[in-house]
Amino acid sequence: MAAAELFHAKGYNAVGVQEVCRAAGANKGSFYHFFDSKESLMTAVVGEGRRTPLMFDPRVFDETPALDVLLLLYAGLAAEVQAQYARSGHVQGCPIGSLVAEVATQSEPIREAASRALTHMRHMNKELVERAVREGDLDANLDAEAVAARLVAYVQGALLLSKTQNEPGVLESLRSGYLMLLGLDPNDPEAERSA
Amino acid sequence: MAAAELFHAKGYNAVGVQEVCRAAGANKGSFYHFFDSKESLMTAVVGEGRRTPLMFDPRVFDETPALDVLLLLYAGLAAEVQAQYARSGHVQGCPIGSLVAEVATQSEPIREAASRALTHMRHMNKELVERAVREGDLDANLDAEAVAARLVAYVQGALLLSKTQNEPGVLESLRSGYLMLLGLDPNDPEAERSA
DNA sequence: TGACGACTTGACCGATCGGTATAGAAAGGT
DNA sequence: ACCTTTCTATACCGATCGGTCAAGTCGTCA
Repeated sequence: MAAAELFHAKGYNAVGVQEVCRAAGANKGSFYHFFDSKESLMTAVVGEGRRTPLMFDPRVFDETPALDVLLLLYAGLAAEVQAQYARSGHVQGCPIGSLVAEVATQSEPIREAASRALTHMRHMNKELVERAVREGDLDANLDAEAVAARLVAYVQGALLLSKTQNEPGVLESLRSGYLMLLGLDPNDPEAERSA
Repeated sequence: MAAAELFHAKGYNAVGVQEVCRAAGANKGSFYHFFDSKESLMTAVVGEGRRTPLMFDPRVFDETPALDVLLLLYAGLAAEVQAQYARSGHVQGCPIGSLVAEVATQSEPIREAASRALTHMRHMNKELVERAVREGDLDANLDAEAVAARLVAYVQGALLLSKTQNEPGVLESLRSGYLMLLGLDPNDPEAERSA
């Protein structure tokens, strides 16, 4: 949906229903035939987004060592930020993070949808951490649930900082913290498998 | 200024100049005598905020071991989130983080003001880390600059997660990650000095 | 006293907001 | 052929948006 990009680029309140319709080549009347309100569109967009969080072929996802997947996910985000910046001149950050920061206190349905999306991310991270432990790449007495939550927080914060400074390189310079939260030594070659 | 609380509670685009004026007991005409635009008000508010980031008496700030200050800062944020929630039923997150997520791509002046504020936080953290190293409480071969940046990112992320789930307890459950980024073992009694 | 600048007031501007109403165009079933 | 249902098109609603304006109040200094 074209709406997703608009909301991501400009924010929820800064984009009007009219503008969304024009971008989608439709009319306002049609829009309100399919959606109850602007809010329900936004909720749908946030829910839909769960399709594209993994930027990989699911097959390589399963065949690749879990620690590598975790590192690739971070690298993929860093690359995505670079792409945003190259395309628009602005680091736009995480679509979910940015939107929830804006509307969490304003719309419960949207907040809940965003919360579910981030919980989904946490679960995915948790499974990856557990698998990485099983594969012997991470310390065995890590609390996978806690690590996963820390990673999500850290990544969201890194994206927000990058957006704040409008400098796409921030994620690279914060990568070492991501490794620390995984219980790895940032100066250790073990972490260099996909730098 | 009353405007700060309104913007923090509802966001930039969701609050009109009218509403700000009414809350401040003024008229719109008067407002535009003091500010060029809504944007310049917001920029001023963000700049002003630098006065209240340290929630302590500056004297105890200097007399307390730096590591304790770092831990107290985190605890203070956690308490602030609890207070927000108790007051309004919503976790509102960081005023700067929330606003910059909303308007970074929409207003350069506001984005720059927010960026300066977060840079200020980073500098403060850096000095605290350096002092804590000097006081022997942190590992001596930490890169203070890098640690400071990681802490800011992590804290912003933790605040955003708490806001997303609208659960004030999230900061407490993420405290261990803050310790890890300081190079401490979360299960070590050393960290319990101000738990 | 009179004049001047600082500040307040409330009406007003065009534009846009989210949302609705209504009439008509396709599309499909029978 | 006919009717119903789905979808489109556009004009329109009251409200509010950010911002302006002319008129007026007020304290200050000469």
